[in-house]
Amino acid sequence: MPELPEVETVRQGLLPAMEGHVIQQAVLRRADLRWPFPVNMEARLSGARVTQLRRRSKYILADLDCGESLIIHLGMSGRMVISGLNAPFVPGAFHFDHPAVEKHDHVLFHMDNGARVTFNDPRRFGAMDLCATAVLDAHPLLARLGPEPLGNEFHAAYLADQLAGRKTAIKTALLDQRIVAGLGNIYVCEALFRAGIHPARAAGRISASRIATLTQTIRATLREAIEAGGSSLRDYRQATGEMGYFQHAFRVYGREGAACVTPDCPENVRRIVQSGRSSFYCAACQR
DNA sequence: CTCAGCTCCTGCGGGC
DNA sequence: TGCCCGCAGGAGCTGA
Repeated sequence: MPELPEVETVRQGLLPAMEGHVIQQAVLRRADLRWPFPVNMEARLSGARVTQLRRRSKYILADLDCGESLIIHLGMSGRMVISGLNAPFVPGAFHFDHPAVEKHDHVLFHMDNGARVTFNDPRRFGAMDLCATAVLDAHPLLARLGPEPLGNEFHAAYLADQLAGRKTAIKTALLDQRIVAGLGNIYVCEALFRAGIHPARAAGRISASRIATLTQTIRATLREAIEAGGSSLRDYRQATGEMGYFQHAFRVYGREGAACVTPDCPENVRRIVQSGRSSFYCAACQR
């Protein structure tokens, strides 16, 4: 489900419920997601205060005052939903004022401000882990991530260096989290359309000036999507329950057969499959 | 090292 | 109505 803009939107939505607040009780309703939960996860989380809620790539990182950080990945279908924020907190009465626990609600965080944060993930491609904050950067899930696309380390010269000599399609290269972290299928398609680059073009055969344009379209697309609260496909919601609305701004993603949005362009949006994922593009506007 | 293909899992929508 | 198929916002693993 979520790419960088959706994860960032979820993080921002979770701030009032979690940052600075104590996890009164964490409840696991099954033993695993993609992998088994870390040992004693309920006990290690319960009573810990969230000092900071951060994001790295598509991961939400909750730094705890016990010296550990909770790593959360939403996979394809993961959601974090808040209920009961600012409701009176009654120890032992966590169910009060909250909706019934539903199928696929795998983890519950009962906060000291009365909020319940519910992690729901039908497909269970999501993951959670605990790691000492001091060595978080070395965690296997985080250690090999490339730079943040909205950060200073991501720029034209960096991207050109990473793509140089690569025969793989630019679409596939941009989905490689080691090159740039946080992009997914939607925003790669959208950024390539804006840059006028065909998704199947060999990554190593793009001119420096077009790579410079690409870095800018990646950043602009992500910024606009965050501003719009992410994209709501199917039943994706923000942590607050609101819908994102960037899906209305898609120029190619999910628009197979529809007219290209470029004025006077006679082409329709096409779909091809690259390494198992759909790519949407305009054959006239993207070369 | 690179790269394509497979895999995990559930749900939904379309065609018959 | 039911069944089967393809598809879905991710990404680790395998084997060529």
